[in-house]
Amino acid sequence: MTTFDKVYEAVKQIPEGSVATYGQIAEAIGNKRLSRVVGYALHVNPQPGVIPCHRVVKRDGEVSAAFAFGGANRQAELLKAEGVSFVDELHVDMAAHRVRALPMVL
DNA sequence: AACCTGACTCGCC
DNA sequence: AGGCGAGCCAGGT
Repeated sequence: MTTFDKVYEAVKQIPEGSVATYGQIAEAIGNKRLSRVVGYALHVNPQPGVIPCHRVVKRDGEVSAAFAFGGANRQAELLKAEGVSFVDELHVDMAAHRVRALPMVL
């Protein structure tokens, strides 16, 4: 089990209609300083379509500018399609959709 | 094998 | 309050 695998497992735990921050993912795999690695793990996303990387946003709810599927705007649309509300085009309504506690990945 | 970089976050100035 | 440096992991050069 590599660190990347843990990241993927954690991301897959995010329920539909909710979002998690890179920090939460990092925390779920045992080290909140891995937030940077989390981003890189999704960057090399080995299984697009399986890993809901669009449900991962920055700590302030802003979507990633370098989103691999076509840009931040594309990510925002995917989320809206799941029922996630936005405070503006690039910021998710964290107060309403951020996961309270992400299950720890073994 | 070492060094640099990258979808981040937090603490100190 | 805004800017800068540090910490973490993996892959390419």
